[in-house]
Amino acid sequence: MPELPEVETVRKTLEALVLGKKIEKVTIYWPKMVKHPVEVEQFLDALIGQSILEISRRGKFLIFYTDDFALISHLRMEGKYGVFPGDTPVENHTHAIFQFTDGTELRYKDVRKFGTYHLYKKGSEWNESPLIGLGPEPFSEEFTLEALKQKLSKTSRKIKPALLDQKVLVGLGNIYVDEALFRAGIHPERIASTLSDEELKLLHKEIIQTLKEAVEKGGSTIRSYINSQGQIGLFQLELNVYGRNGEACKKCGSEIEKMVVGGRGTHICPVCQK
DNA sequence: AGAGGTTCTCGGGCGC
DNA sequence: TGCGCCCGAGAACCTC
Repeated sequence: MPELPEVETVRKTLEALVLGKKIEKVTIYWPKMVKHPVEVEQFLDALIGQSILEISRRGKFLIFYTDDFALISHLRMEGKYGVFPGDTPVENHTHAIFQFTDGTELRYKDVRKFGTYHLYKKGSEWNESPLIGLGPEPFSEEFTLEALKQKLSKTSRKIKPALLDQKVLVGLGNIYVDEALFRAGIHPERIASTLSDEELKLLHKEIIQTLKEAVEKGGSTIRSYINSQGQIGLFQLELNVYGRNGEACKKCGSEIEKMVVGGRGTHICPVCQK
């Protein structure tokens, strides 16, 4: 489900529900999702007695800060969080439960089991996988036109897979990369290093603008995304190309086409994007 | 039946 | 030749 706007919405809605709560017990039903520490037992034990002090975000990663630890959570394709009274029946595909001392539980549900957890001592998380080496946040001062230009100028990749690389910048996924490229009028198969200064400038602007608008709308609900308070997003109503194959381009009326680029379903207006 | 919002790993190809 | 980098393909999993 999650690209930057969805993860940011989850962060906000979740923080409102669990901030200050103290963990009494943790249960993991799918041990493979815990990538660090290697021993799941250590993961479970470390979190007992810890209170949730802050929920932060880096790219598509959620970071739960407790008294002593940083718990890094990635939702991958379909991960979802919910907070429930402890006596509520556990839904299918629930892979992690964090029981709080107030009797409520934070539950992680993920049909495809792709989501991951990494737990580190607070402060060391930035020097370790998966946070180490990530590119700039799109809303930060580090994400300058120059920074983007520098990353794209020396690669032979197509622009779409390059923008999906979280080392170039964080937060773009399949929906918003298609949308940003449409808004910038750039074909996803263009070789990244061949973009003109003018195209780069527009692309840089549209990446930020598209993500910003999507955050304001609470993300996009395509099929399964809901935030941690059970609400859907609204940005799907604003999409220009993603999921609109066969429909008319909102700008020129041509038929939106679907193709495969870098192994990902890709939506373009063949007239507006060159 | 195959695609799906993600990202990691692996191996081939290329250049030094 | 060997090494390192870059890139693309495939895999992880389940549902409709």
